[in-house]
Amino acid sequence: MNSTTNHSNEQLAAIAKALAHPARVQIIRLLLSKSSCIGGEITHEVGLAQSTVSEHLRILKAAGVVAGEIEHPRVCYSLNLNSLLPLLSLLQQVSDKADAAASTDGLCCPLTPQSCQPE
Amino acid sequence: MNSTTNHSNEQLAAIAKALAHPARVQIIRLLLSKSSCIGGEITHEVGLAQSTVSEHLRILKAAGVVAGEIEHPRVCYSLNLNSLLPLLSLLQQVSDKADAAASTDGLCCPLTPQSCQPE
DNA sequence: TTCGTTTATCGTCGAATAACGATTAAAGAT
DNA sequence: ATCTTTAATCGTTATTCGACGATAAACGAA
Repeated sequence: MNSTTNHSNEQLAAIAKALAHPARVQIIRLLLSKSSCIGGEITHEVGLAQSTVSEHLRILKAAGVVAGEIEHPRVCYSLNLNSLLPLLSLLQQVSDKADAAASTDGLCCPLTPQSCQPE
Repeated sequence: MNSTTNHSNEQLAAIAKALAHPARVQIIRLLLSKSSCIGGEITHEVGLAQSTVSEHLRILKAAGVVAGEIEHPRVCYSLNLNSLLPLLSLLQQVSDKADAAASTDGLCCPLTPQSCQPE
């Protein structure tokens, strides 16, 4: 199921880039904690100018991480819960390798670099 | 165990930023696929100038994602397998929410924004 | 010591990002 | 039609990023 993760480096980097700013992480956590989507209270919560927050939301929407539905006067933002799965898959592979290394020798790779192939 | 993820938005964004470039994703995948750490074959593999790859490696090292041990003429790079766990944790929370939403109503949030609280 | 190999650092350039205030747009309410 | 509220867009500025070639540093080998 977790399979081979046939996502391009570009795709994965694009997802990571969407998360690569504290304000955007905060927005994602906010949307994660709320039971449903929320409107412009995000702006107040983040503490940056309205236009700046709007720009961060635009970036998140462009990356497919967030969706916005127009709702009367405000816009209702919500997480696109599946959009982050490719990156999750990569990180899980790393995590799995950590578990494997721990069960093998109790230490993970950085402390045992002498296993390099010297070419 | 997965707990509350007490990492700051800044920490999480910093990790994401380290992954926010295709070349750096490629390097991580390369280190993940090799059984041990590798040296400058990375440069050849990535296909960018040596100085550029060195800079990407510097960024990954600064973020704690990669470690480099000096090994005779070359440097032996390896993944720091635990460094990505905070971000993994966040993404798993999102994934968990997706699972919960799927089992509840078969649809995830973006398609049902009418559940917004109208303030 | 000198040479060769490998990696890091420096300097530069153009492109992209982040932030803001001001303005515009959308649409329900009056 | 006008008012009000909310979000998006525009224009600007300062900063950061990405890439490169050139150079320096480290260090074993000859």
